[in-house]
Amino acid sequence: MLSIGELSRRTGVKVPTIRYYEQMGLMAAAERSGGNQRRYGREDLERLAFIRHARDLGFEIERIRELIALSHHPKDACEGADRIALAHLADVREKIDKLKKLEHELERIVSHCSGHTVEDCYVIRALSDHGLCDHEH
Amino acid sequence: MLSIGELSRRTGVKVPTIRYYEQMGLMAAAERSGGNQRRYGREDLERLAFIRHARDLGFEIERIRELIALSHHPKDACEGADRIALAHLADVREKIDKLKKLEHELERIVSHCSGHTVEDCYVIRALSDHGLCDHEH
DNA sequence: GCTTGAACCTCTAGTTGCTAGAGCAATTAT
DNA sequence: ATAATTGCTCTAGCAACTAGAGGTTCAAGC
Repeated sequence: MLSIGELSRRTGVKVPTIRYYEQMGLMAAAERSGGNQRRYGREDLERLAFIRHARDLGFEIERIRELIALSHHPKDACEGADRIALAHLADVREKIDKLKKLEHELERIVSHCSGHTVEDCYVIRALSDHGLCDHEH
Repeated sequence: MLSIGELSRRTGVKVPTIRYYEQMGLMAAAERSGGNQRRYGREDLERLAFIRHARDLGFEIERIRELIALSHHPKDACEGADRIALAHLADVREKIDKLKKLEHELERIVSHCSGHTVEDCYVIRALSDHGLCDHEH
């Protein structure tokens, strides 16, 4: 059995975060030692690795909860998991698009800044005057 | 003088958000009517538009506070504003890079999912087994 | 067996940028 | 004059943690 610190070291998930996941119901309530400390087995390790991996990929906790539920029904169709992953992918793409627009707008603003005082600083002026923008945002 | 609702309509910033900006010190504490309601002038309108614009571009409130402070010293060099904008641009680019890596990983996972049950669902398996990943994330 | 220090426990509050709601006062329109 | 709308303050909630206080347990060395 692993202590919470050991589990943390092996998964790269911080100790308070593990406790947080337990509180959120992502991790099952851990077994306890005589002195009320958490003890983890191999299954816990695997589940935490799963959670960590999914978080790294940007899945929300609620989605991870759903994915865990699905993984407990191996006979069910994997449509659910697929749908969750595709929705997330769409989400990621949307964020990329928005950030790229921001990137271009910022590039434009910064590259125009040739002044040496705030009076003719394009950064400040562009922010003050929406009319200097290319498009809505 | 404008009421907070009028100001909201003209800038597209919601009423509670305007009050929030005042609380955060981004907006100066507004003048009040006899009945203690906020009243705004042209300067307030301009400042709120500036804030809105900067938020739309993704600047943090703390950065906006700095930009406002800079804009009040028109004789100072605009280096500061430039630095803030460039740092933000770098930030945005970093986020884009990270999201693109996520995008590719998710695409790979989703496209491999040919199974019909969770047992051979690549989405679930990829999340369980880090070894199925291309690279760290 | 005792002591020390690290790791553990629970609980509360803070982070960011708002948003929602309760309960009441002021303003505006009819 | 009255009703509808808008305004006020204050508190709490969101997501996903992180930090700290104040106290307990564990493992190792002497």
